Amino acid sequence: MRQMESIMDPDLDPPLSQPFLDFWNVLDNNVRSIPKEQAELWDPQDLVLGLPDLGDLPLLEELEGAPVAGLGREAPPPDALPTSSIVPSTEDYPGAHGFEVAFQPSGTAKSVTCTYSPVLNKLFCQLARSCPVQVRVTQAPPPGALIRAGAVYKKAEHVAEVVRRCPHHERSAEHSDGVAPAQHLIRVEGNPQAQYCHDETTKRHSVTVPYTPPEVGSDSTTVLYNFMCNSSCMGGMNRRPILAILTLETKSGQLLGRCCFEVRICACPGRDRRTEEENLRNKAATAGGGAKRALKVPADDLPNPKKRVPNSSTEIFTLQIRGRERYEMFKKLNEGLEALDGQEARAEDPGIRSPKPLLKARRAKGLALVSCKKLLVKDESQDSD
Amino acid sequence: MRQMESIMDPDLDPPLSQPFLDFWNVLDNNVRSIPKEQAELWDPQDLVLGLPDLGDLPLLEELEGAPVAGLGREAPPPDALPTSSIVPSTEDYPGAHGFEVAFQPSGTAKSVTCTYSPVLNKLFCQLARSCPVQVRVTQAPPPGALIRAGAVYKKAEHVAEVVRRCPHHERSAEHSDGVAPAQHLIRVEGNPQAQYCHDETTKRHSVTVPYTPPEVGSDSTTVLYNFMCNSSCMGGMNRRPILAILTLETKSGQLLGRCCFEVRICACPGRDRRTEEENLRNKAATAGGGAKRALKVPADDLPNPKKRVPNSSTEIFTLQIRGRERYEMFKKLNEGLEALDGQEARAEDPGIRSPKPLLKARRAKGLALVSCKKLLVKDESQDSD
DNA sequence: CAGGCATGCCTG
DNA sequence: CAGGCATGCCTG
Ligand SMILES: [Zn+2]
Ligand SMILES: [Zn+2]
Repeated sequence: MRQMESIMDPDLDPPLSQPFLDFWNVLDNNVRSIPKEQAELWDPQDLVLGLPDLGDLPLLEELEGAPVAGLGREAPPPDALPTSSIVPSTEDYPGAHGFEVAFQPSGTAKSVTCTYSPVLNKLFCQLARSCPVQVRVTQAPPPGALIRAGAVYKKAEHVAEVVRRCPHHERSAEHSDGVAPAQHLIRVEGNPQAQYCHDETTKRHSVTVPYTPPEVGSDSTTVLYNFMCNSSCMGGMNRRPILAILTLETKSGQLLGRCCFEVRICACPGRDRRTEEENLRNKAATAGGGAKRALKVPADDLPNPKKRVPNSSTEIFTLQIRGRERYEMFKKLNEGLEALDGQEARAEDPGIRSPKPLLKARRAKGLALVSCKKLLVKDESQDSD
Repeated sequence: MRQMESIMDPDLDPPLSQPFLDFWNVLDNNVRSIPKEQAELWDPQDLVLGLPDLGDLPLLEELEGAPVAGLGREAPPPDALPTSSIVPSTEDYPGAHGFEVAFQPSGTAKSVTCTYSPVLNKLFCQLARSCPVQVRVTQAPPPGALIRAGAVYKKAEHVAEVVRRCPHHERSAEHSDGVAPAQHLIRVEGNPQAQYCHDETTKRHSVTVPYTPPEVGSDSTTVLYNFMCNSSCMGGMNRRPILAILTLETKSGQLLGRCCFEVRICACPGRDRRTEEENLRNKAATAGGGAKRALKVPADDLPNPKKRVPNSSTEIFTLQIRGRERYEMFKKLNEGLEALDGQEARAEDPGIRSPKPLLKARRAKGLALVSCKKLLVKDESQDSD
């Protein structure tokens, strides 16, 4: 905490706050770019035909689902899907232990309240619900290390504005936990050692917890975060996307690792994730392939069990006909043919038109790796303890 | 203003606040009921066939549209569409001058920002936009008379809650006029004599303006109101409908007339009015007629120029066909018939399929009278000036 | 300004 | 929980 206090003291030497400025600096974050492996997963060739064979796309069930010890909720298995992996270079960081750190939001595809999209590097969650983030290090950080979480607006027009709760939720007593300041968007759930920080200079909010090593038998530490407004909250985020920034830092405030992912807090994380991944696929198809129309392909790797690849002989098509008389004629013809269908079907096979079970596409694991940029850590302040 | 002060003083004689309690009492308001004349306008017989002949419904153009002197905006012509007419009985009200008073929200059908629906007795308007209300009396009220406006929640579950602005809009500087208290939903626009009141007991807000006689040549006085939140505002009205209550009272606070109408403050008053009137018609059709399905009939008395009474020989109908092959067959047949249509049309009359001008249905004026209940005025306090 | 989307919420 | 509505806002 000494680090936070020194930063909050405006009389102190400016260089001391450098690590904290690094925390908030998102100009070098690369969460927007999709690495090559990802782009290949979403090969537009799969999409341009309208009824793509999705057999080569990874199923979320394959990528996620192993329970995390001690949490009782689904989460990615160890080593799967590291969202980010930060390796401070030993040249830049004389105090480095030569370790790596990775942060992994672990909302599962099945969860209604919290689901993480690797393709989008984006967490979709509901207001005030638990969002587990796994922290994994290759070696123990120095004692007193902290995990810090904060948020910034993603769009350049809004980065300068502090992300805070909307006036309604700030005032409302509904979710007050007696500890977290009412203005803070991000809270830590169930950890009495959480410290809420308010930067005097930037006015930005963040919350820290001490780093603790994983439980025996686990290779990661989980921190539960809560986001206390919807992304749409009027007078607050007001539909502007945000990035969550997570860092591991020494007790004196030197950054050891840092990662960002986009967060959308909304009423229907599943629906919205599905929509956004669909949009991404369509964009990719339009940009890369050649089909100009916006495709509405079923996203079968997403948890919408209703979406089926249609059978072109039972699928329903819509014909528009001008004039009532003509319409009635067509209608009668169609009804006649339907009646014939019915006779034939009953005669041959009563199950002929029941929907076929959805094919479960299989493929070798294609891990959705999103790497973060190497940290630029100024060596101004040495750990003074 | 003396009356307001006495009400705000908790030490005063309780009976003095009786007129004010009457102001807020909505238990006896009858804005929900549609009078018989109205119900007949919406005869369900017109709707059950799916393509109703709407020729007997009044066009809004007939009911509204005459400009009000000095306001430069459309408004109902004098004597048309009095929303409410309050006639205090001389038995109940010894001080009565034997006059009547009527309040008439005059948002026109054409206005995007403010439109009043007589059938619904409901004003649809946009946040912070001008909502003219006409006040008409048959004789001059006593000097010092006030026009008061306040709001209550319409639903029984919420009537007890004070209607106020949401935290966001209350805090925002955007619409502050330097006079109206930031918490007040209802403001008076452009009248320096407006007084904002905050009842100490009920905590309810209201705003008054002195009654002024109509300009020469006019038979009504117009007050411009602004509503400073959307009905949907989170932490405020939160999608709960409200009633505006307007009264004319003596300077000592005795009620001379009172009326209510529902108000919806929203982004698209025209759209929402259309939707709600359509719902009402459907409900009427279902309840009265016999057709069980919810009808989506065009509301041709509403300001949607796109909606036309369809011509059944040029209207487009939709047929759903199972199976691609069959669909293609029907499609080809239909295209063939369309091609024949084209040949015939070009040979005979090039204008044959251009949309016909909308028939202007004519009917005798059926005034949408919504009467308010007779006032129950306690004669506790005489005008003390 | 109309069409359509975005996004919270209600209902079965 | 999915479908569908409600309702602000963006875009042409
Ligand atoms: Zn909020
Ligand atoms: Zn508001």
